[in-house]
Amino acid sequence: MASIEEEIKQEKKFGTEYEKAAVNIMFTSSWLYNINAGRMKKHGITPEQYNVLRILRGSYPKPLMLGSVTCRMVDKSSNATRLVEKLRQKGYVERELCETNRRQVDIMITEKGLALLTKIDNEAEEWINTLKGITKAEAQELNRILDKLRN
Amino acid sequence: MASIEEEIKQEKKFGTEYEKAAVNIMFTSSWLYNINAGRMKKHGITPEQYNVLRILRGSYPKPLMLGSVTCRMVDKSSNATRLVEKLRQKGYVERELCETNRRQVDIMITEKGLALLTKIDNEAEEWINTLKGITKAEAQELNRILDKLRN
DNA sequence: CTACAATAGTTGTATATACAAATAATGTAG
DNA sequence: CTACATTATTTGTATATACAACTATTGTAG
Repeated sequence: MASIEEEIKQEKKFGTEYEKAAVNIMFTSSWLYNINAGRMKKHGITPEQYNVLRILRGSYPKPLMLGSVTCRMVDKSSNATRLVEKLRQKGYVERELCETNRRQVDIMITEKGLALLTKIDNEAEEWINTLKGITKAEAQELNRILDKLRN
Repeated sequence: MASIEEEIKQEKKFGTEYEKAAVNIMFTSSWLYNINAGRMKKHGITPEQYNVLRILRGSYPKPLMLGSVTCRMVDKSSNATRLVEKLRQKGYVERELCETNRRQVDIMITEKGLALLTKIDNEAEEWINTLKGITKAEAQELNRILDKLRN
């Protein structure tokens, strides 16, 4: 029986499922972030700083300018200047003014930074296991749907 | 369609589908958050403050103690004391020391707060459309997989 | 060449998160 | 009743986000 009341009710239910998904993504993100933060904390860095180090390892031994670091970050509006400064103080990255274009600053991960990443990666087993509550096929489906959601 | 690899300009492939999913969830969460923040900003509040107002509307006209607000929040470690204080200064909530238990503080949304939520809800069409890049079935599947991931 | 726009990065301010310590009121064991 | 634990909230400090304003350098139109 497809009464208009049911149609509207169903329409409302559609909306609910979508809003539920939005909240679910943000809630799960916060959950993942906190697990990750715990992993990093032992080593005195934050997930944001870890993200920057991963980006720099990706281009190693070529340095990256600050702007390139920013546009590769998960949270783009984060302030790369200050994150990089924190990492520099700990000796994990080096900053160098670019000679051909004095506006830009080249950033490169140090040996110490690479060693830290290796250490964290070697401890990643528990983290991977956390994610294995779903099957590989489900992970793929999840990636497909999230990519589609963002258009 | 911008895949997660393209969004963060990742040169090297993700280690596993699982790690890709974790980054994808966090990236999509940040994307959703920013859209939401734009919606709220016109009204001078943040998504976190909006979340608190929604929680308080849920129990209206019964007040909630601060601890109950905290445990209903998406980000539990956020500081309800300070968020509520911001909302109080804008006249959207009222604080009252509980007479039977002087340790606890009862919070209630005001008429002005309820009016603000109504206004924001009436503008939600664009937000809902943003989410409708996926089908209802995909939204359901997304919710199922995310719930399973968190066990 | 000069004026102006564009680019690259830095800094300031408000907000929020993460976590620990402090305060204050209440409950409870001896 | 006193000492101590528990509960409820507040406060302090470090980090990060959001966004705008600012400095400095480079590119370019006239």
